[in-house]
Amino acid sequence: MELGGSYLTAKHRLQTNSRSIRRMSESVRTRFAPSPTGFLHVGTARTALYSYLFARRNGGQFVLRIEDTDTGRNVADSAAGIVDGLRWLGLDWDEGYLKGGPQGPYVQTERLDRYHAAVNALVAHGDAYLCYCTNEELEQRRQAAQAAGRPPGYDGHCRQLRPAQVRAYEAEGRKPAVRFRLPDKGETVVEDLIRGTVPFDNATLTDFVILRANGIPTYHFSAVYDDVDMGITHVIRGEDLFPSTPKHVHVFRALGRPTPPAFAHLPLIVGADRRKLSKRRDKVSVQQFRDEGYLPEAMVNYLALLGWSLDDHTELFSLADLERVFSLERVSRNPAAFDIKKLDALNGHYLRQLPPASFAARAWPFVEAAAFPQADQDLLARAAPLVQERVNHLTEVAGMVGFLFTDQVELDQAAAAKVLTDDGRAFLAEAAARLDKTDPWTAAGIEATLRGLQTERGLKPKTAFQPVRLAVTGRLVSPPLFESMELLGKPRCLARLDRAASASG
RNA sequence: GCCCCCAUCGUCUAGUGGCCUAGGACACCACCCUUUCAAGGUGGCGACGCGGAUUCGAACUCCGCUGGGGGCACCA
Repeated sequence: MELGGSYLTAKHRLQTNSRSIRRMSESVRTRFAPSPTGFLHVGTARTALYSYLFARRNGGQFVLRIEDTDTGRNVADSAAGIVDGLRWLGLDWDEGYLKGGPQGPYVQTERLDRYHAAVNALVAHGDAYLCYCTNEELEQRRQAAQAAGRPPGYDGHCRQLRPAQVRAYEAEGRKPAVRFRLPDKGETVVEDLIRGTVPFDNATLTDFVILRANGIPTYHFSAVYDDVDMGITHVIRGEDLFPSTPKHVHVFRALGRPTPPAFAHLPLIVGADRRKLSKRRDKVSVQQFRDEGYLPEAMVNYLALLGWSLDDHTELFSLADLERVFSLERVSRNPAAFDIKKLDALNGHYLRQLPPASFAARAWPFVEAAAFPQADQDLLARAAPLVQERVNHLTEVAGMVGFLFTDQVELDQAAAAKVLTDDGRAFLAEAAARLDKTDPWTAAGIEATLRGLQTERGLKPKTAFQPVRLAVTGRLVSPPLFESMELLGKPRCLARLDRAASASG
């Protein structure tokens, strides 16, 4: 069978252009198809978010499929990390892994029979052929081609093997892989919702393996097969897959789907160095952000803005907001640098916006982890309004409220040297005496007492209050002083004032 | 080496021929508020990579250059 020539004539292109219009009436189905790496990568998470949002926005379904065909790299139960991250972000899927559905199973290594049947059919039709080349031979020829200035792709060595050669290879004990046959001439047009129409010269495309010698398909086959089988209408994925798309277009056609799904290739997320996010250089795990005190609300909002915008001024979006306004048309085409400062600002915003009780509940695990002797959830709840607007991460809370949960407060030495002068200690002693008579023990009462003393002594507020702050909290930077003292309680405050007042300078 | 994508403040972006002396956000700086630190408020710094072409008029269209990124596996 002759496969040369252009697959897409002008007439075909017209048809594909009208495709997007027809699709509007079909039910949208998107999928998120990660390989199980043990954790959810932020770039992958954004892809999941956009796929989820597009499905929701269009009243469609969102499918979760696990692509574990790289068996050497799979770690036991590593899909759990992906699921964990998705759930934390609030991205629920309609069918797929762990949920089942009509097109299951949704784990690729559990679908091997289907792939084998499909590959056999492709071979029978001449769309694919057995390849007996070994890795060594392939590598050798690749290098030779490179050296000679030719493209490094497959050279078509096994395209037309004679029966005698096949028998000889089999006699050697070689196990064949299966390669997909690509046309040598013409062009393949990729229609992309974000990048537009991009023609690829078929001469630059080379036959690729779809079924390994070990019987497991490669990504380029299983992903396409499953997208057909699962009725995926929109393939939303990272731009790194864009160069593979013309190959996929041919597989779609060979599998009986002449018009492939709509493609949307998202710009890559890069690090501060402008390069693809790297596990080594960058913080890339969504779970790591969670563990470092980021809110899923902030993460979702930030990821949504990394490569997409609604207009020239709206920046704050809840997941529910996004489900109503997201569109692929407004996705940017240039790579976006991950800016932790902006994430921090967003996180601070969402932290401040939380009802105090909810803030306390979310902060509690972090405070608990700090293992204070007198950690107290109720006290944390009362302190919440004081610390809420002062932190950008939940991890900062413990350091800020620690003085409430232990009586072993250590005074910052440098600060003590600066502030606990003779005058400072004298002020503390007198403050303790007057505070002893302050009743009721409220922030207002405490403030009245201390301001009275400060005015009497003719001191500047800062000069008077910083020693008190240090005595009570151990630091020069703390939540508001009077409110903190109210929360701490009179006996503990007085003990701390006395101790600092009598501390040897 | 070959193929593809991209190009507005440091960063994320708005902008689809005149509404642009280019808007917003983060960051940064200053001031205000203030018991510290924050938060908040006000103001400031700060960009259309370069060269051609089209046009009465280009950030916006076309070409070239430069720069950046991605891909070329029996990885995904």
